[in-house]
Amino acid sequence: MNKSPSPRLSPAEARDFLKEKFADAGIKLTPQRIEIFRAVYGTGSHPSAEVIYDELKRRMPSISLDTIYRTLATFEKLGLINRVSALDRQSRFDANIDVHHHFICTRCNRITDFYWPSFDESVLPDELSGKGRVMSKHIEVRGICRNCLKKDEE
Amino acid sequence: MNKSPSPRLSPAEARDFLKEKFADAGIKLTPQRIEIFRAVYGTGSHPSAEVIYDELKRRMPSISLDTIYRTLATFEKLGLINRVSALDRQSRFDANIDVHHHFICTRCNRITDFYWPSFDESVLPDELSGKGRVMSKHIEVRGICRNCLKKDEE
DNA sequence: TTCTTTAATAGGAAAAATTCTTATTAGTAT
DNA sequence: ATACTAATAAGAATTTTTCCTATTAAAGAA
Repeated sequence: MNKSPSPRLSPAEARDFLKEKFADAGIKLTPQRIEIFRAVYGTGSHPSAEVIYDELKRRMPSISLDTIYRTLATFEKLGLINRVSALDRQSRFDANIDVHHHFICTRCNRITDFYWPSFDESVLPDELSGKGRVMSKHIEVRGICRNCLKKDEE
Repeated sequence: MNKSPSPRLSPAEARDFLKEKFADAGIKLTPQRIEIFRAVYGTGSHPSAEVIYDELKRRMPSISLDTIYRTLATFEKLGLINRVSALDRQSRFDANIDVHHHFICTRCNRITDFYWPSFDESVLPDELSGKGRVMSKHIEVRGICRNCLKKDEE
């Protein structure tokens, strides 16, 4: 039931993928947008704007942090990525659009995906119908990741 | 299966409740801490530091925002409250220590609790054992709350 | 291809949220 | 009542995100 993370896209692949989405949405296909999309999509990680900025600065030295924030907001509006609730201060972004859930390490804040189809099919308690219109349900498992546990042993 | 929210504590009740906890932890019982605890506990809401600040300023005009932040962090460390992952920029705090889950309105960011004991008993997928040590599992339902839906109708 | 239009960008300033620093205050144990 | 030390208030500093504006460049038209 595990899914392997989608591979990172080449610039050409990313361009092709975004081209029609952007044409439909009536917005421009810029090199910045292509690179930002590549940085989130198919990395298996859930990067913050700053992490993306630091990565892209190497390839596009003049890119600005504001562009990262604006572009991520644009992607979010188009449904290409989701904003992830995190415990640290920075917002994190997720290009995994499949239904999935998160394991969050409370020590290092690393977020990893997991899948649970039988939960996805389950019906929420009645109580919820009184709360409003439900759009999605998502599990957040908190714990200490393997990496951090390993550090304890040393 | 619904639980009614615990009632707001009187200052005396809050003092009694905290007295031994603090003595055990070796920290001081101050009026600020009592009031901050009262502001989170038994409100059914999930207030941010600033909301608490605005409420308490009326009763304790000299209280500082920094004290709110420090105290909430102290409470968190003692396990009296939890920090809640939210979508807006501010951290939110939750004094409901019972196992429960959240409905989050993506429009107004209001968070309400719900309960789902049969989920609480379920066993997480095997996949998770490889990720590290699991401490808790929590469901986040996103949607539009009744209040915001009502506004649409007008 | 070149030109035109207008959205998108870079860069710096501003705002918002949180944490830090330090002098003063006040719980707690004696 | 006193002494010790942790906790507080106030403001400065940091961190994260958004805003403002002049410039650039993508996309469609000619």
